[in-house]
Formats: sequence, C-alpha cells, structure tokens
Amino acid sequence: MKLSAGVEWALHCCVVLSQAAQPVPSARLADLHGVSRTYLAKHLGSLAKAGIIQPSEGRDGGYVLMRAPERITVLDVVRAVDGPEPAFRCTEIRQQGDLAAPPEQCRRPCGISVVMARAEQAWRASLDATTIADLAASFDTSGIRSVLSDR
Amino acid sequence: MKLSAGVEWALHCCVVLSQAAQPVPSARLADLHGVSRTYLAKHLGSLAKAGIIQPSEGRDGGYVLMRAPERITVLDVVRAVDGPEPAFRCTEIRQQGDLAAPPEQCRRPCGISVVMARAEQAWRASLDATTIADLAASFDTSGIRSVLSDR
DNA sequence: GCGTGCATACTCGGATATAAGCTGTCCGAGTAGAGGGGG
DNA sequence: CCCCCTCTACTCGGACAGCTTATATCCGAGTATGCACGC
Repeated sequence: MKLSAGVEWALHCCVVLSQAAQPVPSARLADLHGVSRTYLAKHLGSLAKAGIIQPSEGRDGGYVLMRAPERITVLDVVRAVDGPEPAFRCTEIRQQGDLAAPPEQCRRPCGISVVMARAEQAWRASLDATTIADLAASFDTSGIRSVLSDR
Repeated sequence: MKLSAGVEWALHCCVVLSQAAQPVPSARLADLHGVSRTYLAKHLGSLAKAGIIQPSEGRDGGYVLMRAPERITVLDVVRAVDGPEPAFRCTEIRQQGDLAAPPEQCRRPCGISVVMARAEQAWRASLDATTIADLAASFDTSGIRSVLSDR
C-alpha cells in the first residue's frame, strides 16, 4: 500500500495558501517546495475540482483557499488527491471456487471486508480530526508570510 | 491508495487453514477460492516467511497455521503480504525550495507526517483488534470443513 | 513377516514476462491587467 | 483628464511519454510417501 506523494505536496500547499492574502500561482507553489511544476499543477487541479481551492486566471492569478482553514480537514485533501475509492475492495471470492458459498449466505457483507472497512473508517476519522489550520499552527507561519510578501 | 489483492486472498486462506486438521497445498487453496495458483503461492510464501503459516514439503504436504487462530491478527497478515512500510512517507519537502526551513526548526518531525502517522496507527490498531478466529466465526465453518474433508 | 532401498509423484521457492498506475512533461485555450491612443 | 481598445503576458486545463510496482506465470530443487525386493 502506497499513498501518492502528491498528498504531501497538496497538504503543504494548503498550509501555504492559508497564510497567503493573494492568489498564489501553481508554478510559485512548486518553486516554494522544490517540486515539479507541471505535476503539482495536476494535483492542484484535483483540489480545485474537489472545491477545496479556487483558481483565478489571467495575470496575478493563482489559487486561493475556497473555505476557511478551520473548515478544511486533512481528509478532504487526501480524498481529493488520492481518490475516494477505498484501499480494500472485496472481490467476493467467497462466491467463487470450490467452496463458493450459496447466495443466501451472502446477503450480509463478507466478514473480511467489514473488518477492513472498519479500519479504513478509523483512518479517515483520524484524518478528519485535523484541519489545515491545525497544521499551520505547527509550522513557522511567520517565515511563510515573509517569503510570500517578498514578491 | 490501493491495497494489494493478495491481502484478501491471504485472509481467506488463513480462515480455511484455521478449520483444516491436515496440511493444505497452495494449489488446493487456490482452487478453493478460484484464484491464480502460482500467484497465490507467492503470497503464501510471504506468509511463511513472516512466521504465520508453516510449509511442509513432499507428498501430503502443504501449509498449516503456525499459531492458534486466536493469536493471529488481521494486521499480522496484512503486514506480511503488503509489507511493513507505512503508506505515507515524508520526503521532508519543508527543507527544500524557496521556503526551506532552517535545520534547527526540523528537529521535531514535520506536522504533516505526524498526522498521517497517527492515522495509520489508528488503522493498524483496528486491524490488530480482530483475529483469524474472529473472522472464522463470521463464516460458515461447517461448510468449509465438509469441503476440506472431501479429499 | 520384516527391514531396506528405490522410484515416484507431489510439494515449495525463486527467477522471469506482462499490465496497470503513479510520476513527470508538453502544449494549447482563455483571461485579467497594463499601456497607449482618442475624445 | 477620462474612457475605450488592443496587446501582451500570464494563468489554468487537458492530452501525451517514462518508470516503478503489482500481477501473473513458468520451471527447477527438494522431500515424504508407497511399493517392491531381498533377507
């Protein structure tokens, strides 16, 4: 199981955007973190499609947070970048092979999928308990603001 | 984020093995679930290397659970098949790019990695709370046993 | 009848192709702002 | 002095390659069982 590296990039970008008073272009966000410009743009597009950030075109355009940092959770960002599909997908192998269970036993979901789904729910709940504002509080926001105001 | 399909196979196999009194060959386990023989063998090898199941060679050989089903957790199987590496790996991008933080601020781990690690810990704890015996209780074990005794 | 040796068939394990998804890149459509010209 | 037009430069968005990883497969080494033979 591997989480996309874009998740880390997107979270850092959201922290930066929470400290910015003006739109920040994707190229500048990439330079701020030293990552690929074009690939970051791809992930930022996902965030925009999810309604987390808002793009503005033209000169002096860029991205702005669409909601207050306190109302954006880490889970929102992870789901936007990594996709909403669960990591574990039951393929119903209990209905295949030599010991295929009869359909009347398969009305309830498979016990294995229940356990995996419960674990993922715990994972999501943990991510949902932290907001971008909480993350920003753990960084040196004054340094971010000073770098942002340089330009 | 996508979890290997082999995890599902391995868990089902462990449930079957918990009901078997004799060694079950990997090919038979594959036929029981209608999955690829050779690929399942690969995952069973991982389980054996992790000390969860024990192989026996030669005729009438196969795999047997190495511990009691109550002492094997779902997390053990997941870690054996999917690997022990965490899904999120911090690449320390806070030290790169134009707003690279000075090293003295990087003694503590990055706040983002802390949040992600905490979520994965919750995920693992949830998986660790269920054992193979619990899973077997949610299946029709009599059906499994009858099919196993057919041969 | 019993012990020994051998042949056999079955088992696991690692080395080898194929497909999918993440990573990274490129170019084009569209737009807000700035500057110059005219009224 | 103010308004309008154009022009430019900059922005985002989707379409296009490269590479790591998961998936699936094949073949060889090793071993417990069963049988036949000799004692």
